[in-house]
This record gives sequence, C-alpha cells and structure tokens, in this order.
Amino acid sequence: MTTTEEQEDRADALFHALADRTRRDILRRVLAGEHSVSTLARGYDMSFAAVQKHVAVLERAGLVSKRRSGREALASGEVEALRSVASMLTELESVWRGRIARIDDLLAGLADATNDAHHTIDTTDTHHPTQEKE
Amino acid sequence: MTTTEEQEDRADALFHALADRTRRDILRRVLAGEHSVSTLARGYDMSFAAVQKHVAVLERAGLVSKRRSGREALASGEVEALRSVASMLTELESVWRGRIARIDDLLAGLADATNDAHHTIDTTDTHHPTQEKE
DNA sequence: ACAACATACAACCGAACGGTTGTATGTTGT
DNA sequence: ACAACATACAACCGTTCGGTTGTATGTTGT
Repeated sequence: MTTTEEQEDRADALFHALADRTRRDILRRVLAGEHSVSTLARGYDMSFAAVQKHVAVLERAGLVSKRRSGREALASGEVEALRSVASMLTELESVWRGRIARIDDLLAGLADATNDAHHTIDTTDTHHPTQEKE
Repeated sequence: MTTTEEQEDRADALFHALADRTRRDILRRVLAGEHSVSTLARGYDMSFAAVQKHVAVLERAGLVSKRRSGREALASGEVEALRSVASMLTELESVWRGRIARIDDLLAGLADATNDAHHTIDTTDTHHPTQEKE
C-alpha cells in the first residue's frame, strides 16, 4: 500500500515539475510526439545541459519517459501522470464540495441532537497530517 | 486580452503554490471552510510567520482569498482557481490527443500527395514560445 | 486602560533551484 | 580510424525558497 508520505512526495515532484514554463513547454512538445533531447534543446535559448536537466526533472516526476535509440535519448510525455495530477485537483475540489455537505450535517445535528456522544462540530477538526500538540 | 506571458506567469504561480505539501494542506482546510491564519498556524509544527507566508503564496496565486473580520484574517479557498489549473492540464492532455490526429494527417498526406505545397511533416514544428534562431 | 491576541513585515540564514562551463563516454557517418 | 554528434554528469554561481526571530500596529475582552 502506498503511504500518504509517498503520495505527498509524488505530488511535490509533479507540481514542482509543472511549475516552470520551460518544462511545461517541453512537456507539450513531448506529449505531441517523441523528441530527442538535442532536438528539444535546439528550441530554447539556453544550454543543452540546462534543457537536459529540465527533462530529468520531468522524468523524475514521471511526466516523461525516455528510451534509447542509438546515441539519442527519445523523450515522450506520459499522459497517465498528467491525469493523476488532474485527479489530485479533483480530490481537492471534492473537499470544497464537502463544505456544503458539512453544513448539512451541522443542520441535521442541530435538528436531531439524539446522536452518540458529543460532536463538537466546530469545523476545525478534520484531516491534518501534522501534529496537534496537547 | 490576456497575453501568453501573463498566462504563463499565472501558471507558474499556481503550480508553484501547489508544489508544497504544507500549502496543499492549508488549501484543503480553507476549501473545507473559512479559517483564520492563527487557527491554521496552530495546526502545523512551524512558526506563525511561516504559515502566514504560505497563505500569502496561495493568495498571490489566487488559490485563496482573505477577508478581514476584526483582528482576524479569514482565509477561504477559491475553487475557481483550482478549476483553472485543471483546465490547464486538460489543455495539455488535448495536445497529447492531437498526437493521434497528427498521425492521421500524416497517413492522409501519404495516401493523398495531391495536397498544396510541401508539408515537411516531421512533427518538430508546432507551437514554441521561445526563439528559433537561424 | 491595558494585557493578550492576531496580523503584517523586515532581516537574516541554509538549502534548493535554474542556469553556466567543462569533461568524459558512447555512437555514427564517411 | 576518426571527427562530429548526443548524452551524462560534476562543479560552480547567483537567486529564490522555506524557514527563523524580532518588531510594529491594530483589535478585543475585562
């Protein structure tokens, strides 16, 4: 089973990889079709090594994969990784949607106070990965 | 009209804001409901100032908005911004989908060579924001 | 009035980032 | 064989990032 830590590491890598316009452009190109690193590098006003590093960042994040063909390294975009990012956003949006559901719960809780124990429905205590001291 | 530069600046800010797990967690909380900065800060093992800065980054990216209520600053998540990020990803995915369409074009071009001019369908010449020297 | 609270912001610090040049290694075409 | 090409990677450098502490300013409850 994948731990939450690993999921967050992956999210860090994915969003970080997407947070640079050169990398997003490289991703666009390799999503459209396979390109060698040199071919990609020719398209930007920076050194080959710089572009190579950008591709490496994308690769580490799983957004592109490379295959060897002779002396060339052909890169292509991984659309699945892109979809996983989209699903992260969808999950966030569902949290937002839950905001309405929670108001419903609150109203239901007020109408029907015969539930188990005390609820303390103060909206502050939901998910929270870090510590809650004392 | 919004220039491409502005769009890219915005994309940089959005992805960068999302590329930190503390910020993603803060965003989750404020998407679920309004919270003061102090309340948020209590949830993390770092100084108030640090959390305040994270909120500021999210705010600059447009992912959260703040309103004043007395001495408190109430932050809440902007789901619209989240959706705009999702649409950026969708746009990228559509580039990928275009890959197939382009192969179709290639095959059509081979089958029917009576098209206008020379095509040079080498897949290298599509969008590219930077310069193409010589 | 005033102490406690909530925020804002500047200054600082080490680590990571985005770029550079240089060097080494393997591939290809002639 | 060998020059040109494609890649990989290390070392370095200025800037940004994520955190800290300190200080100033406004609000609130008693």
